[in-house]
Amino acid sequence: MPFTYEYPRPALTVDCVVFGFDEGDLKVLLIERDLKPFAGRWALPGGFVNLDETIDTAARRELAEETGLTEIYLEQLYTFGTVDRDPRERVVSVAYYALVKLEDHRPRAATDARKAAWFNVDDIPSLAFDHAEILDTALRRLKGKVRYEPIGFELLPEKFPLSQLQHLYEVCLEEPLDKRNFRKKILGMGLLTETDEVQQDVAHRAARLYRFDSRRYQQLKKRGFSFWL
Amino acid sequence: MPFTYEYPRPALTVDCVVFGFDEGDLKVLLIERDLKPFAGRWALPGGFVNLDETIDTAARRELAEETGLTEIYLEQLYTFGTVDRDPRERVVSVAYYALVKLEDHRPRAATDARKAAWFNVDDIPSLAFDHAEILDTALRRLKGKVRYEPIGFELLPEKFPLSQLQHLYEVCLEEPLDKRNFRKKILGMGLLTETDEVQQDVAHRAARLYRFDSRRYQQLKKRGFSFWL
DNA sequence: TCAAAAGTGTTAACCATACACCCATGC
DNA sequence: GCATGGGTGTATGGTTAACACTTTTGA
Repeated sequence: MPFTYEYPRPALTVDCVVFGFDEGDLKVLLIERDLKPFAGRWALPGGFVNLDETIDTAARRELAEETGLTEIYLEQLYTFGTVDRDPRERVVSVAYYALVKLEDHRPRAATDARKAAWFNVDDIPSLAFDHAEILDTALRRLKGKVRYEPIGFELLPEKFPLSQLQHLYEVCLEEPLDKRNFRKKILGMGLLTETDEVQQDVAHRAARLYRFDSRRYQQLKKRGFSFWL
Repeated sequence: MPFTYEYPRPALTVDCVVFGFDEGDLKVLLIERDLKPFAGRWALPGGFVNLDETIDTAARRELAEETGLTEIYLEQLYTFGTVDRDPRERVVSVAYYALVKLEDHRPRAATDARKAAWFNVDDIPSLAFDHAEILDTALRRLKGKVRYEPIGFELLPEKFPLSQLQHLYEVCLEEPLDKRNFRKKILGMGLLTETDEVQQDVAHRAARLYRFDSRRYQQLKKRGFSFWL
């Protein structure tokens, strides 16, 4: 069932950089390739774009197929199109990055048909294709964007202690933050609502859990508020 | 000379949003289509990506071919891939935005083979395809990015008075700026070098001209400086 | 001499930073 | 009772925002 065109066309794929946050470490979900080029190497989940789906849809579909992840934060990152990024033929890839609440998705990764695993972002194996460059671009984007958009919450569970949020920001901003100043600033924005729950099973005083109020963020944004950390 | 593939492939194009700044107005360069879909409508310059060129190269080539512009600031914007953005068939387009010093390129536009013209960004005609959406995305990106990267200078001539720079920022930030505070801040960064020239042919006191020192910016950036306005 | 824009400093409010101790809990 | 992190306030310095008049030049 061949398809013929008057001019040659590059193949079009999507690749996804899936970030998670766990115990103070930023992690990325990788998949071990079983097919020909770079077989056995780790790679970003991804695949070909079908003609009857948008590229966003293709990214979500591939993620669901290869990692079981659905209903997650997903955003287009950049399109990679150097001539020989794929040794077989010309392939242009639209890269996405995704943020997942690791708590909800921990077991899935290792037990799937395709071998998938979480890697700490500063301990990444050699990757297939130009995926190291894609990952690098995604990391820079994430680290830049957490400052001015409240996307960090996508990496935390529904309810979280402030210290966890602070750790996340310390990793992203690559600098230690003062506990009191951090609390003042983040609580002062009025985007977090206190729950009546506290941490469970910790060997010290349990911290109060908070929830991000995205309704409220939308309201404030309309009124000219801008998130900044 | 047909090309055949096992699976169907979308066509891949680039489209460019070219910004210029003139007499206090932000402008965009558009081209009148002569070919079939949307013939006679205004559109962004762009075209198909060849197999032997990167997408960046394709964008520069199309710009040169259709508008004569070369050696300009060009950056990838976003990739647009909804299923029926082109009525003929599936076409995915990687959009770029470009910043040009309008002074240098004024005459070219109207005299070329293809009809090209500069339009004020808030007086844009009905555009072909989804080019209105692309333009909108580019505008948001530009307005966001001028705050934290010194790209505004790409829109001004080599030597410019501070008032012109201020007008540019007023348009991009969509708010009036205080003249004294603006000068203090921008001069305080140490990125502008005073020339010994002044405006010519103005019907009032001529303003001193400044030049952006991008060498110095690169140095400062390495030392942790970050541009902010 | 008038019009039009250039150029120039000070003050007050606000915001960001630095900093240290007591508290609650589980072991 | 001790180790571990949770939780809290103040003082200071720096940054930003508001604000008006004089100067230069060409018409």
